[in-house]
Amino acid sequence: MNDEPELKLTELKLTDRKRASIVDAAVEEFRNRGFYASSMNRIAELAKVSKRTLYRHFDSKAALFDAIVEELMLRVDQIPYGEFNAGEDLAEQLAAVARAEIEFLSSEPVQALARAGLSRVIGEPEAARSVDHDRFHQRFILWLKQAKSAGHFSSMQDTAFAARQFAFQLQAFAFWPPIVRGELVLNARRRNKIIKETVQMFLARYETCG
Amino acid sequence: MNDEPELKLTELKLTDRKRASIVDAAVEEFRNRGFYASSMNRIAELAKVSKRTLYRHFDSKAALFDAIVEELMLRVDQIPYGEFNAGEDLAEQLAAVARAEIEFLSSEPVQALARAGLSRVIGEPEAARSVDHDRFHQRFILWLKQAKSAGHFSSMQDTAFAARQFAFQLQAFAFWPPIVRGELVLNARRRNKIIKETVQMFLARYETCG
DNA sequence: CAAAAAGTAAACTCTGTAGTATACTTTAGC
DNA sequence: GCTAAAGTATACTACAGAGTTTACTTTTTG
Repeated sequence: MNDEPELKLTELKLTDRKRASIVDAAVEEFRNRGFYASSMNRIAELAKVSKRTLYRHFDSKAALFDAIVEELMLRVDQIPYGEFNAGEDLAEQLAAVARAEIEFLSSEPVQALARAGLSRVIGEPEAARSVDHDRFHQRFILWLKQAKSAGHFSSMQDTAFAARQFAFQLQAFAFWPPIVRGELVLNARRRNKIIKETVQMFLARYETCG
Repeated sequence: MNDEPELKLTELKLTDRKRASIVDAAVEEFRNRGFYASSMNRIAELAKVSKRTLYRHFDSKAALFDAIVEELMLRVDQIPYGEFNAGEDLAEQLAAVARAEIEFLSSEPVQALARAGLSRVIGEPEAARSVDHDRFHQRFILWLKQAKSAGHFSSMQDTAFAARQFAFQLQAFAFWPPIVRGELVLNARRRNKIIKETVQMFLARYETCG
């Protein structure tokens, strides 16, 4: 047994609460203004934390940014992703994959990250290297290969290319528009249409027709 | 007859040459650093122009930016685009449309505009209103409607959606990668593959299969 | 409970940048 | 050729933002 408080699971130490508060504020600020136009003063204020504390937790604006990128990446890795299942309907499974990807792409953390990251990458192309933006993609390639082993997609030559076609299609509909335009949320109806159409087109190309 | 020099067509007045020089330098700077990280000092230096002159031509950084957006828009409008032709092979025509779109998306002015514009839009969402980013798209919807009238794409219900599927696919391959990552130029080989595959997928969905 | 670690507010340094002012030279056009 | 417009260099103002420092308080921990 330990002596930690039992009821309040969120009873963290002051320093941890402060850190979390800073991260929240920074995500907000970076998301709204991008990297360059964001201000450490404003982040401290927003986080209700003194500047000294802010700098005790994070050495610099860039370090804060990188820490947040890392943090959000961890969340990304926790998104579940099904294995290929030979018994289940192919279209059904593809739709599930598409749903997971859309969920991911339009989630708050990914959108925030993308806005902030984009603004930085434009000014510092070398900062793009730290971003591994197809961890998700890799899993889909694997999925496709499993499906191929099970006898599907016989006309598919270049699996990596096909994976990109599928993922890019979803990105184009669910990811970029909210970033470029303001804040149109993707309602369920529209989301379902995108999933259905993307799956249908993919199957038409690689399964239905030769 | 006029008395203008005959050989040097570029024999403009000093002030015009200076203005052009400023615009060139600013396009370069905005393209490389985005709006916020760009500096008027650096632009003046790059243009080999004194700061005083820079400010005589453009009242402010924002004004300079807007003038350049306008300038690049003009160049964008000059990019040609074919009509639908019932006599010609459909796949051939679609490929031509795709080629034109890719040419467009990866052209210098569009890329420069996109990088600069994006960086500003992220910090000031209200600035997005000035950007009309589917002038090209509209022309493709028209093209598709003409093709439908000629008996093609009978299974196509939502023309605007289909147009987006096609255009987005090309954007995903030819437009976003150079912006997000550094400067991978699209070689002819790869470009042709993208065109071929995009057309093939589109036809599989809307023409070949029901 | 005492020491160490982490918190606070507020003032400060330093740097970079938008934009202006000064004093002078060059170019264009009547 | 002379005037007005536009060019130049350089130095300036004003301000904002990244970090730092000071002097002090609160929280954590052995």
